[in-house]
Amino acid sequence: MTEHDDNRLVAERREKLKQLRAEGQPYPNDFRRDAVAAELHAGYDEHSNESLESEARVVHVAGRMMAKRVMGKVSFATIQDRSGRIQLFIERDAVGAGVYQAFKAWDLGDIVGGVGPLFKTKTGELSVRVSELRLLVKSLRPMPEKWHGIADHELKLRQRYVDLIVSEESRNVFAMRTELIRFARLYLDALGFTEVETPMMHVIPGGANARPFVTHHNALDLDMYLRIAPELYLKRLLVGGIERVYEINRSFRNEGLSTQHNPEFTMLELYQAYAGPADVMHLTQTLIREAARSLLGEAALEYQGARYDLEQPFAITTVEDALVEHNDSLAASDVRDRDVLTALCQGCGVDIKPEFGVGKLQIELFEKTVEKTLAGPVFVTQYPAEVSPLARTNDDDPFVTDRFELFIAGREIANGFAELNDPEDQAARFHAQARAKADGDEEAMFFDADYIRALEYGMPPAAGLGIGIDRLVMFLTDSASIRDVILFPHLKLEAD
RNA sequence: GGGCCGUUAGCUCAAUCAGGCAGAGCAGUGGACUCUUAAUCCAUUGGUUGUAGGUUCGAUUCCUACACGGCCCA
Repeated sequence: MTEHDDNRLVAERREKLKQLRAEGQPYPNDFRRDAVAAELHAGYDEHSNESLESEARVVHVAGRMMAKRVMGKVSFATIQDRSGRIQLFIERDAVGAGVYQAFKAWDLGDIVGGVGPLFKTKTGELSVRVSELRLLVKSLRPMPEKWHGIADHELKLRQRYVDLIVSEESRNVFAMRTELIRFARLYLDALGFTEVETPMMHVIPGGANARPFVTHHNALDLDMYLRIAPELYLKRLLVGGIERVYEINRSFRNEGLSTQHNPEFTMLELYQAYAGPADVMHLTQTLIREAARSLLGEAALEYQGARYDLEQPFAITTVEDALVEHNDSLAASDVRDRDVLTALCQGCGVDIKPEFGVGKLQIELFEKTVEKTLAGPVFVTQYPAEVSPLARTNDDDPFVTDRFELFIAGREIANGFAELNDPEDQAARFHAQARAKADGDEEAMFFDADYIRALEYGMPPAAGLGIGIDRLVMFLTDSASIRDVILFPHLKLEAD
């Protein structure tokens, strides 16, 4: 992208702009709109021309000119505002020959304002019979092809502003995204949860196993990390007495780009005191079901050609049951057998490191053989303690934690567990993580002494949940790529 | 990281198989037109065929490398 990549079409428009400058202010800001398209259609589409004429409502409308049909002495223009489209009817004799002549030179993409009474054309379309017509913004770049729009997926992502102008479908996806987040807030607020904002810049990144982005604070001469999760701060707030707390905001993970991963992504994390994993699973299920009902009208939808029913209770299984079910050669009695698991992992091409315990081997095998097949929605429970350093261990089986993940369409949508609130156990888990980090595991956690101190004051028993908002939006909007649900996804740098 | 596919006018796409003057629609420009809506009709402009090399008398086309995107695999 260079500063001057003008083509001939842009040059022509620049020439028009130059002319406009010579005649006056080409970017005025004194036109005031008093109606938008959708509101006018809602209010008057059913009215007859006679009743429109007797009411003679004069409206001031403005928007981007998306279509223009010029005839000798009368023209039509369709403008698009934030709510939709409305047609302008422009007569030479009403606006004056000078304005009419000027209008003929305006381009698709220009932003115009029109004033006049509502009426219906011969074909019955609600329109504005323009008596005053003004160019409000000269657009210098041509619009995409009006019928096909933008087909180039890369262009849609890099120039989202153009995509949003021409693609109603894309506008809908982002409207749904906003709706989902609004719904989640309403839902949680009604349950007595408090929304908070915790730091995005961490001195000790924690709450997940991931590589962080590093940045630097000049005045403190201190390296800081963009947060990989808000978890440890939210749980400090449980200690502080905010017994139901949540945050919806960005986390950052220094990973590759893919259709499933954006380096910054939006998570909903919540923590509820005196709740167990079953409570949070129930909340997860209900929230997703109600969100679908609210956004789509029903708790059922099609995603990438497959049908999903969110009305029925979500299925539940365990990591080990799923492993046995999806690996014919794995007997239930061998599901914690290191040698058997090692052999199976090797068969799947897992890069096995000597420090891997049985739990880590199970999860590697799970990711290779189970995850993609889980159409779901299905909760997978009983994750190994080895890979769940912040989750409370199960009282009957200390090998596993009271943790669950929700899978839909082969993807992890949510992750939750009973929170580990035993400060000495947590300190021991942190030490194990720190050792793994020292041994070269870049995704392992740091020891967070302040977090341990907080736990030592006493954190109420609690369960927590994280929902990947981007992935949930993908599911609800039938989007194949995370990039389709993020306004400005990160891409490799545009080649010059 | 590996494999496959794609990249041609501002946009949407042909032409590539079998190397031989790079085309159309929309948009633009000029003209006609007082109810159009993918307006219509007449005329017309617009190209470093992603980048860099190679083969060839001649490359959008064949070969190599690279860039970006997509799909699949790890």
